[in-house]
Amino acid sequence: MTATARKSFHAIKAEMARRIAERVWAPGALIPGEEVLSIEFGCARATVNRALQELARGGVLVRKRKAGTRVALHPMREARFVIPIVRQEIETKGGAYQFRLLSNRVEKAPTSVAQRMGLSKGKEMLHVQCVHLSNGKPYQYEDRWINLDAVPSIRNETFETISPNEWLVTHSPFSQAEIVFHAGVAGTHEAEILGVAEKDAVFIIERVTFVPQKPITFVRMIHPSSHRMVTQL
Amino acid sequence: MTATARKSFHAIKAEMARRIAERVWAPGALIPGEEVLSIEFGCARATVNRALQELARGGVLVRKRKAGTRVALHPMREARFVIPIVRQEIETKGGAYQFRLLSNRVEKAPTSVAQRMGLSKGKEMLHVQCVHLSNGKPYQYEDRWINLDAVPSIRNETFETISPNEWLVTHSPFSQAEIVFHAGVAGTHEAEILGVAEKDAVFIIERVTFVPQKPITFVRMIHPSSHRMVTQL
DNA sequence: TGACATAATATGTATATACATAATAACGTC
DNA sequence: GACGTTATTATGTATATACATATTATGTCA
Repeated sequence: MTATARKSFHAIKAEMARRIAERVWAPGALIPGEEVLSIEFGCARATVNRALQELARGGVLVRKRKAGTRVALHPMREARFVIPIVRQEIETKGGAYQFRLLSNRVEKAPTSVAQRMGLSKGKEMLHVQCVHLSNGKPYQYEDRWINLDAVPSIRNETFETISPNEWLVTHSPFSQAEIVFHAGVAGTHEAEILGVAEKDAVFIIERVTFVPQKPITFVRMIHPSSHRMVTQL
Repeated sequence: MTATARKSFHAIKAEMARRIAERVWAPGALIPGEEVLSIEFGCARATVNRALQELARGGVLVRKRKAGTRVALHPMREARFVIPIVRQEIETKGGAYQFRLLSNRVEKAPTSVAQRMGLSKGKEMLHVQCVHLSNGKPYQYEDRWINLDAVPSIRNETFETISPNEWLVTHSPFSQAEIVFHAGVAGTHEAEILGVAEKDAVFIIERVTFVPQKPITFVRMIHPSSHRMVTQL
């Protein structure tokens, strides 16, 4: 068919994706230029361009000026996942959200934390710990260090009605982040807070957020081993 | 300034991103229409449209016809990570790559696997197990089930020179995937293969890949707890 | 008042055209 | 033949225009 009643860039994109998937256009192969494709599909070059650009963004095509467009050699695909707000994450899953503040005070940052944030070792930072609950059961233990130079106004926040997570999301935007996922074992402290056995496996997410040149916060989020992080492509 | 020597959609996008970040346009607020913005920025509506669409794709704006464009209420940001080929992942980190095939035979799929792939319970599938090594040390234990209906030609592959991971990447494209990350504890079998203590924490990635309506493969990739998955935003 | 048709409107997309830019290919010089 | 300059070319972007589509707002009639 391709008897395009309406030739949209969506249809064109889909058709090209099909050709790539079915190896009509083999990995590494140079595909026809925009001009040629626009004639083939009976549409404007701009339309083909949009379809090609979107496919390139998705990583299945590699485009270079003058050199042309080719099918990505290593279809190393990209997946996306959202950086959620814990409360939303819990509520989306149908749980009733609560959080409990465990501690909130200014302390000298330990080396490991200061280093991760690119700050000097003994720096005074706000150290906040809390646990997020879903239906009364511990869901995530949040251990957070906040750079007071970046968000001085947080000093007066008691976190009685709002969690540090949400406070920062609504008061302090960030433009860069580094996120690390890994597995670990629960220490005595974490086990107690999360209500799991000591030495149980835990799922750990660590995140440092920045605005250019200025670290805002480092957070370590620890989930019981039952936690699943799911994403679709 | 905004004394746009050249008013590109990049510049406009950046300026709008700034306004959102600095709360000039507050979360949830309705921002001016494309027409108005195009006048303000002194460019065509199409240019504004492109900038707005990209921001909307990134999740910081929410657009609805007739209703207009508003700043996302919950700036739930998206991060991306690549779905790597193990060999590349290891080599990028500077390790010498090897893999060892542990088993390769047709078996009846257990319920848990069949279910995940949306196939009937006792189905015959190719079950391949192997371990990927970095500098001789176990890096990932790969336990994979392959739907022979989707890739019949894999039946004759011995996997002596190429790992199932790479074979599939180069021979069988997929268009959809579901990926799950979680932490677990090493059973006797896994502990032995990965060279870690039994009950140690492990980082597990499970992935099911599809082409529309047809599952291709289900793979469970198990890493020692020293593994870190890193991504930047 | 409520149901339903209709108008108004912001975004979504397609098109032709023009020019910008990056990278290769061709060319000429030494 | 090595090297730098120029021409060529495919993609990248901007623009004006036109029409499509989804959704809200409005108005009409029972």
